[in-house]
Amino acid sequence: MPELPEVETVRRGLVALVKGRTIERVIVRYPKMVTPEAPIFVEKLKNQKIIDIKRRGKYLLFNFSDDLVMVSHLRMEGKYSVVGRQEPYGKHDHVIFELDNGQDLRYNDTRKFGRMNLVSAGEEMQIGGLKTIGPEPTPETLTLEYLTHQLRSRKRGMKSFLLDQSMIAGLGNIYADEVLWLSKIHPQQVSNTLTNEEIKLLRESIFAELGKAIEAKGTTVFSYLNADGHAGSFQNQLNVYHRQGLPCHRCGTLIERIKVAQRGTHFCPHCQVLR
DNA sequence: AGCTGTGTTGCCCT
DNA sequence: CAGGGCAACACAGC
Repeated sequence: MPELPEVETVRRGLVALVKGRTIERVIVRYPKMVTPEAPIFVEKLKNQKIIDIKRRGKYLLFNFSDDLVMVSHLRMEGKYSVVGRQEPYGKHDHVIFELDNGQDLRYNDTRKFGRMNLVSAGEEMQIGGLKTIGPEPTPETLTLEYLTHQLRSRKRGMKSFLLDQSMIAGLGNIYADEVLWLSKIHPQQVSNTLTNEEIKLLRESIFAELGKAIEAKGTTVFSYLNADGHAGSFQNQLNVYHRQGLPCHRCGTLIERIKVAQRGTHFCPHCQVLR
């Protein structure tokens, strides 16, 4: 379940491993995964050099020579890896980029939910969720004024608010729960009832949490692995996610798990009281 | 065999 | 229009 820290970790791995390489050939084994349709996707990428790899929210943006951009979203279980060309394909290797150094960049996705969209440079922000994506969660882009306005001008459960990529880019189920615990806000607290102090703390918690998670190279739960096949370590610093029944790190009360916005939601019933 | 989980879109309902 | 509920996508693991 790659969220911003995991996608950023993947991006950094890809920059180190494939930036500057040229794609000799692309093989699409699951055509539904790519846009435009596979034969065109394959033809356009032939002989393209990978100039840079950027990120916006949970989206990866591959910049190619010839003014092409590939927008890649890993959804739940998408993974990139770089391996020797002789390595047999895995069952869930769906797109293979053969590079000019004898290696393959392979996209593996058990659930086949990930998508790659190849467009002309300048058109990438028109794709799917990028059209409506909210600010990156950095102090410069996620201002206190913006956050206060968005929270106050609607009545939404806080978990649902934090998961909404058009409000803030990059948070997913794990970090939404963690950020709410750090801020001592109940997941179902309604957005327009937060105090100024709570909003400030929430904003600082978002920066602190994502910063620490990126530093730890992301969280490894279930199936997530980095681009180089190594696991992140932030799961060791989680305070609530997947800790139902275990004592709260602040007060010792047992962490509870409920369903909010159709998602498993973890919180401390003592620290995060619904008002 | 049926349920769950995970991100996102899109549709339905209030 | 706003916001929540839920199905769909696809699969492994229980």
